[in-house]
Amino acid sequence: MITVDYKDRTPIYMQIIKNVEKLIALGVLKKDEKLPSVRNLATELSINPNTIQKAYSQLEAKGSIYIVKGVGNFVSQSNKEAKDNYLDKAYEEIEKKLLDAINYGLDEKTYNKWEKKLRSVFENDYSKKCDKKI
Amino acid sequence: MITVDYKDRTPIYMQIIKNVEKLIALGVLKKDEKLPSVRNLATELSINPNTIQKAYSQLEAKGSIYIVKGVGNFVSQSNKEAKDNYLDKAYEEIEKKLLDAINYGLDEKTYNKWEKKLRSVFENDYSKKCDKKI
Amino acid sequence: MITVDYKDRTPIYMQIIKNVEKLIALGVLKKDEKLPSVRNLATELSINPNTIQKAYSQLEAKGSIYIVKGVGNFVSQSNKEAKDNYLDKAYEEIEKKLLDAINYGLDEKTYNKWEKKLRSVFENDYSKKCDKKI
Amino acid sequence: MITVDYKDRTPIYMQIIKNVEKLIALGVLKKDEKLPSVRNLATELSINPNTIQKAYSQLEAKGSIYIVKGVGNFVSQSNKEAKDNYLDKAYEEIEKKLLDAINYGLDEKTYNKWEKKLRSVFENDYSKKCDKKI
DNA sequence: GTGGTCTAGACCACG
DNA sequence: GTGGTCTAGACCACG
Repeated sequence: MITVDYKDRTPIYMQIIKNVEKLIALGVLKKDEKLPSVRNLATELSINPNTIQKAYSQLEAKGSIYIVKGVGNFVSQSNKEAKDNYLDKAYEEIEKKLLDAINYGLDEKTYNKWEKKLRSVFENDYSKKCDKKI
Repeated sequence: MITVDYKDRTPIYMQIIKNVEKLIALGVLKKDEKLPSVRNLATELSINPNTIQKAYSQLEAKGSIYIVKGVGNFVSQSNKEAKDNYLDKAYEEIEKKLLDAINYGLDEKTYNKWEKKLRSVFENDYSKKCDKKI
Repeated sequence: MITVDYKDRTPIYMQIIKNVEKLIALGVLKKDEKLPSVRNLATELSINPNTIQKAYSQLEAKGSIYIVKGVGNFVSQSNKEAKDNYLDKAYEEIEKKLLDAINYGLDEKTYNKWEKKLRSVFENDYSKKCDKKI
Repeated sequence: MITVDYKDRTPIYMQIIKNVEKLIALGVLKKDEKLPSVRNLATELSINPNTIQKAYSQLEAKGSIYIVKGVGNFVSQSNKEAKDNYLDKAYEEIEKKLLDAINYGLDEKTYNKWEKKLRSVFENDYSKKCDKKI
């Protein structure tokens, strides 16, 4: 379930953080469910335990998981909390990009085009998702 | 005109690249205009000349400027090219974020809200910009 | 009566020690009263018996309980002893925090404010306690 | 200036964190002043660089310092901010201890005694501090 | 078995 | 030279 991509330039511990957050948001990992242990995940991914440790302790600092020493690591957010959290952050980033683009001279005509394109991208991709579920 | 923010985590050479690209897109730096020399900019910003060198050579690789050895560094893009370039990239990033959000479970109702919010953000910010010009 | 909180970072055996000491200080557990057996408490709390064993043997080392092998664990302190003991320790900790704060630059004006705030906190909370008893 | 005590059971990285925070609160380290580099401090204290790294990155997460990659670590809080921060935290801890003591049966007579004792402790220790400064 | 801390040492990007 | 990431491997407390 948790994977790392060595070709990706983002640090391994960061990839693991994002991966776990995604699994929680998608409901694959549920509240109070146990995550793989530091050692198990380390051997499974052929990664040093310290790297997993770093990822897990940062996830704890962010409030996504809670750690019980000597017992294990557990999901602390509900699926919904994690999802809302992620989507809020995503929206903020998009808004920031938009403001930046306005600064660079984005005009009304171009913005209208963007809006249309994004709408059609959403509808295409979203309907595909829904089809899968049905 | 060109500034760097040490507290920003993005590398200084990257900040300079973005800064120059922005100045070109905004028309502050025009086609074939001379950029400050590596040495001058380095002393002006109290930065290692190697860092400026790195920024300029990557700008050349990207096609934003051309370097004439022993003479200087010059803008190679027109205002319009640079702007279109930037806006295309910005759109791509927004679309990528959107697709990512759909993956995380963005639903239609939320997307409609986003569209509205972005529209109002655009209109507010855009009108401010226009007022300034008049 | 005795409970443990897994999300609390303090070790479970320590939580049990504090819990027992509190019950003695409050007079819920009286002198020479029998404590739950290691096995019973372990199954009741779904905890490893070794953990309970550790807590009990440390309570014995502190003089709070006495252990009669093959018979059971018994409270050795009177309510008053345990209470005085606890309060002395609490005072020591507060004094230590105060000295530390002075080291960090606590001035007279701020200390006066603290004294007042603590007094009002005490009076509020204390009167609530008394009301309950009546 | 920064020291570690091996006999102390608190982790080394934590000791360093507290130490740095204290030096900032006391005004020994001023805003935007450079801290010793990871490597220098490591060799000076005969400690592994990773341990210093951990301390520094947690100090950054707390907002006490800011890190400029490839340049160094710098104080981000003013003396006053750090001091107020510390004193607020100290007061909270004292109040918590007090509420706890009330729960354990602290009565009015004993609290009056505590207040007096703390007052005299403060006055003794505080005047010593002031004498030193004069 | 589980997480937490630490050492020794390497390589990287940035300046 | 500076911080950031990572490996290999050790020892600890807790359960």
